[in-house]
Amino acid sequence: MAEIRIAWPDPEGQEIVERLFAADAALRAHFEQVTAAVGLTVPQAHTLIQLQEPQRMGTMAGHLHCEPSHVTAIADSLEAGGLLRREPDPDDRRAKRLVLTEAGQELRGRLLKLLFEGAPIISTLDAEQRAGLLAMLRMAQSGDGHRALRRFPAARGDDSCPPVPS
Amino acid sequence: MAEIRIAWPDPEGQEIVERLFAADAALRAHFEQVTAAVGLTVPQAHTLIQLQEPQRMGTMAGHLHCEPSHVTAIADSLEAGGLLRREPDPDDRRAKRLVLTEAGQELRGRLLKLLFEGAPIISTLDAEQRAGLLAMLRMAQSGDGHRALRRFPAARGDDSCPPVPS
DNA sequence: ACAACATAGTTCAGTCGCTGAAACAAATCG
DNA sequence: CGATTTGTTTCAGCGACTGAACTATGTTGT
Repeated sequence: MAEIRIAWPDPEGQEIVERLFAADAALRAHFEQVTAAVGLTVPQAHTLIQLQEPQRMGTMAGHLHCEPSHVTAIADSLEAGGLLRREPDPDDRRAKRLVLTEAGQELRGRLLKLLFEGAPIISTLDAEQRAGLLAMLRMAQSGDGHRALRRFPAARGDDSCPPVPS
Repeated sequence: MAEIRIAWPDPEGQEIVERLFAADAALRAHFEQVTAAVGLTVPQAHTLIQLQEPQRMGTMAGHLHCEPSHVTAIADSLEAGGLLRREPDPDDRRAKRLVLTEAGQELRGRLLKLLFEGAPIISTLDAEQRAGLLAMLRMAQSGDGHRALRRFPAARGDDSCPPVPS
């Protein structure tokens, strides 16, 4: 994510946005680094992490905020790498559940360990600061958790204007 | 960004990471919404926002954390849309400066206004909460600002392992 | 002054993550 | 039982982005 450095009507709001973006960029970079270090791409790693317990592919698509067809592709690669297998869902013969193999569980554990060690933001705060940050984030997010994660909400009609060539 | 929901060694750290990712997802969704509403793609909008003052293209690549060749493409589209023009840099005849046109300035203003209105996290906090959140983020980020924004740092050698098929 | 090298931007081929439509199988509903 | 929905797969294609090759201009060392 690019830096946001602009003339803002509200300097404090501006700094919060900047720092939230920066915090995210740091988390993302850490995630990418760890992920690459164990030989996974970012979406592969996300999928692996979700698989503490077997998941149906559609459910996984929900967790990853992507289309089911994309889950098919990710699962293909992880299955080819021997990290998970597809097994039929006992309750619905159309559905398949993704299940970690031994190797998958082992790698998932290693991934989580690396992910937590040296995670930015968290590792630079002491216990009290972390508690404070957490309280703030809880307040800021109370009530809009699911709304916050929806992607590509429809544009507001009255603000629309013709697109620029891409 | 996908949800992070895992068995973590540290529940508090886990929640902080989750909430930071969620905060980012919300900011990103808001940015995408506003951006689409004015007819821009996300990278186009980032570029426009950076252009409060004329910028050399290489500098812009730095701000956007991408390769210079990508700035060329973005600038092409914005120039075709009449939002900016390339002018020669007075100090270096190899370089070009990106300068907003009248239309570009107008749209940039509209973008900033929409971006700030209804921005998640910020708009749900009162003044005191915002100050508190800001203080926490400042603490968390003191000293690692530039490190945090580096992309794709080299993988640590001793943690590496063979990649999974992509 | 001039060769050698560094730097700014462009062009182009190609990768990656992801979407959307079509197709098939299995479940559910009238 | 037929009609419709749902879970997954396949495939074509898009947008963001990289990396290498190229041109043109600046810089440096002898």
